[in-house]
Amino acid sequence: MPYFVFFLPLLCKHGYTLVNIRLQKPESVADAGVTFRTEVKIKVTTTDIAKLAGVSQSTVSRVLNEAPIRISPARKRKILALAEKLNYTPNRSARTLKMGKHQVIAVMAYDITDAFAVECISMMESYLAEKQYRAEWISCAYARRQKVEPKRMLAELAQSVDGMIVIEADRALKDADLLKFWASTNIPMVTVIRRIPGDMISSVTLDDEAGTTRLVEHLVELGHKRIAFCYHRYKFSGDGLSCHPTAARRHEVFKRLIKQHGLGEDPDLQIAVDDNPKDGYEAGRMLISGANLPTAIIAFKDLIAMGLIKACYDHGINIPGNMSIASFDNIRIAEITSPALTTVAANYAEIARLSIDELIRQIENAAEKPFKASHYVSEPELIIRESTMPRQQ
Amino acid sequence: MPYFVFFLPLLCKHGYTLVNIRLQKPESVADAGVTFRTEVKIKVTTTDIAKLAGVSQSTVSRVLNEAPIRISPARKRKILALAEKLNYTPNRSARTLKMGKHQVIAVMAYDITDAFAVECISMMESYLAEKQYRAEWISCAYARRQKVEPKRMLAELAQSVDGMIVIEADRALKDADLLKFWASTNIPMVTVIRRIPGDMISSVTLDDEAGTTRLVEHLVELGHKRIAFCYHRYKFSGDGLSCHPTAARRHEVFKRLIKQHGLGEDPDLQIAVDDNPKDGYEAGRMLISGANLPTAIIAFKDLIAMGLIKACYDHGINIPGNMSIASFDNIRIAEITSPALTTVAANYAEIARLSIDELIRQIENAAEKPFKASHYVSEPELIIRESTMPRQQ
DNA sequence: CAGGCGTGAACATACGTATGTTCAAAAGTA
DNA sequence: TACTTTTGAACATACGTATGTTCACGCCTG
Repeated sequence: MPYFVFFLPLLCKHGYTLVNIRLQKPESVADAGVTFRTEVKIKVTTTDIAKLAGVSQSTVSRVLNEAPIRISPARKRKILALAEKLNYTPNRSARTLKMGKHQVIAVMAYDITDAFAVECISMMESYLAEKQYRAEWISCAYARRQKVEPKRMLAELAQSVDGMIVIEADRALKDADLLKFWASTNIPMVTVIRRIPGDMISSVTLDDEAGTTRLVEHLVELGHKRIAFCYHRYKFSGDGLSCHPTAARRHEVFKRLIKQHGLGEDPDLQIAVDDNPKDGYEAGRMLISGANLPTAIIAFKDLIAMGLIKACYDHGINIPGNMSIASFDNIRIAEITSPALTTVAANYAEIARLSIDELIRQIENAAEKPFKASHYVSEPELIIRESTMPRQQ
Repeated sequence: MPYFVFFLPLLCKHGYTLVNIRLQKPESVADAGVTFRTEVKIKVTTTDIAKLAGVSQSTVSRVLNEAPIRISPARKRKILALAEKLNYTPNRSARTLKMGKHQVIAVMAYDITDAFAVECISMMESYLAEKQYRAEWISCAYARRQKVEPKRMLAELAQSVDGMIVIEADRALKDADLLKFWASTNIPMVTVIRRIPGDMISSVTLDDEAGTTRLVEHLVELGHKRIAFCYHRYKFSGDGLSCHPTAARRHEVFKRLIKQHGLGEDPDLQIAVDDNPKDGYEAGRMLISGANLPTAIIAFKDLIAMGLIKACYDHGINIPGNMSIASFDNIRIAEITSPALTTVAANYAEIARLSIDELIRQIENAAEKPFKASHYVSEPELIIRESTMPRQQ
C-alpha cells in the first residue's frame, strides 16, 4: 500500500532525507486522521535508473526507446524492471526540447465552454488520445479579455504545440489575415467550420447549403408557409456589428430557398440575435408579438431554439401544434428538451476525425512541399424529433 | 502586411533558404487563390537575438528577464527592440526544464464535457489566465477507455504540470488511495466537490447539507407532502454499482429532512438513475406511472431535471401546476428550460477562485512543512424560478 | 598468432534557457 | 604610477533526453 517505499533506496542515495513520516500498526490503519505527507520527490530520470543499474544514461535511454542497437538481454531486463518499479516517466520538457516535437496540439475556439465547441472537444479528446497526442484547449475570448494580443498569443502557442485546430476561426481571432500570416510560417493548422479565403489553410466545414436545404424542405413539406429565421450576430467592442459568417451563409441559403418555393420573403420574420441564452427567448417574444405570426421558426443553433421554445411556452403557444421549431447543431441536450428538437446534426465525430487526421498529416509530413491545403466538407444529417409537425389549418 | 520579411535577415544568416514564395503586384492582391506558404521557421531563440545584437546569449537572457545585473542602456534597448521586432517568445520546454516549473496545472474531471465540469472550467479558465497559469483539461473517462492505468496517468501528469485540481475526485480515479499516494509525493493537489478522508489533500466542497435543506424546505413551505428524489449512481465495468458520493450525501440529508417534517418516507419515490440524458426521462416515467404520484420531485442535477420535465410534458402533467421540479447545479441552460428550473446554484466563480488560490499557494510554498491541508466549503444559493409552485389542492 | 570484425556499452554533444563564475576594462584611490 | 574597486559582459554549466561517435573486448579466420 505505501508504494513510496520503492523509492527510498534511490532517494536516499541521492541525498534526500525523509521528514515527517508516521507509520501506524496495521490494526489502527482504519484511522482516517493520519497524515503522512512526505518530502519525497518522485521525478525519476534516466540518469537515476542508470546509476541504480550501474550502466550509462545512454544505455537506459536506448533500452526504453527500443533503439535499434543490440543491448545484452540481462541488462535490458534489469533496466526495464527498474523503470517499471520506479514508475519512470520521461520528462516531457526535456524530450520536447531534444526532439523539437511536443506531441501536443492546441484547439482554439472563441469559447471552449460553448455547447457546440464542447461537442467538438468531446470527440476530439478521445480521438487525440487514440493518436497519442494531447490537447491544449484555448478560449480566445479570455485571451482577449486579458488584453493578450492575438499575435502574441499565437507566437506563444507556436512554442508549445505542434499544430492547431481553430474552431470558428474568424470569430476566434477576428483577423483572418493573422491566420494567414501564421500559416505562412508553416505552423500546421486546420480551421473548423470556417474556411479562410485563399488556399493556404486546410479546413473542415459543414455543408451549410445541404443542411439548410434539408431543414427548409422538411418544413415546406409539412405545409409551412410562414417560416421565420433567427440568425446570429456578434460584435467586438468598438468594431461595430459583424454578422456571424456561418449564420450569414445559412441565412442566404434560407432566403434563396424561400424565394424558390414561392413563399414571400418577410423581413420581419428574419431576426438577428446575440449570443447568450436569453436572446433566443427575446427573439421568440418579438416574433410572437409581431403582426404576422409565423407557423415555423428556424434557429441558427439549438440554444437559440431553446429560447424560442420557452417564449412559445410562456405565451401558451403549443409546440409543435401551433408552431414548429427547428435548428442546427444537435448538441447533446437537444433530445431532452420539451419537445425534443428537430435539428440539423453536425457529425462531430467526423469533424474531429477529419480535422485531426489532416493536422497530424501536416505535422508529420512537415517536409512536404509545396504545401497543399486540403478541404473537407462534412455532411450534416436532419434529425426529426418532436418539435416540428404538419401545419395545422 | 507580409510580416515575415522581418525574419529574413536572421533566417538567411542562419542558413535558411526560401523556397516557394510568390509575390504579386498590388493590383492583383485581391486574387484569392494565391499560395505563399514558405519554408520559414520562426522559432526565434535568445541565441539568435544574441548573434544579431553581437552580444552573448546570457546577456540577452538577463535583459529579457530583467535580471538584477546592470547592463548598459544602449545594449538593453537594442536587445529589447530586436526581441520585439522578431516577436521573440521563450521556449517553454527549455524554460521548464531549467526552472523545474511548468506554470501549468491539470484540471482533471471524470468527463470535462459534462455540464457541471464545463461550468467549473469556464470560471477556472479565466481565473487561471489572470494568475498567469495555463491549464490542461483532462477527462479520466477517456484515459480509462484507452486502458491507461490511473497510476501511470498521474505519473505522466506529475512530469508536465505543477499541480492538479481533481473535480469529483473519487469518481474520476475510482481509487481514493491513489490520490493519497500522490499527495504523499507532495504534488500540489486540490479536490473539488469531494473531500478525501484524512487530512492529506486540500479540498473545496459544496455545502450539500445547506443546499438540500433549502431545497426541501422550499418545497415543504409550498405545501408539498409527497416529494420524490432522483439521485445518481454510476458503475465501473466489473466493479458493480457504487453510489455517487455527492448524490448519496444529498440523499441522506433528504431522508432525514423528510422524516423531520413528518412526511412518510416512501422508497418508491426514491430512484437511482444512471448518468446519461435519457435517464432522467426514464425516472420520470417510472414516477408518473407509479401508484403514488408525487407532487414534487428533486433531481440530483439539472440535466436529470430536464429529463423529468420532458417525461411530465409527454404525459400531459403541467409543471409547475401539477408537479414541481427542482434540482442542483444551475448549469447555464437552467434558465431557458420550459419552465425555467428552480435549482440550488453552485457558486462556480467561488469554487474556481478557492481551488486555484489554494493550489497556487501550495505550489509556491512548496517548501512549507509540515504540509497543512485546507478545506473550503462553498455555500450554494437556492434560485427559485418557474418549475416550483404551491401544491394545488 | 596476428589481423579483422562484430558486439555491447561508454562517451560526447545538442536542444534553449537561466544563472553562478570569471574576467577584462574602466574608474576611482593612494 | 600602482593599486583597488566597480562595472559590464563573456564564459561555463545544468536541467533530462536522444543519438552520433568512439572504444574496448572477445571471437573468428587465414
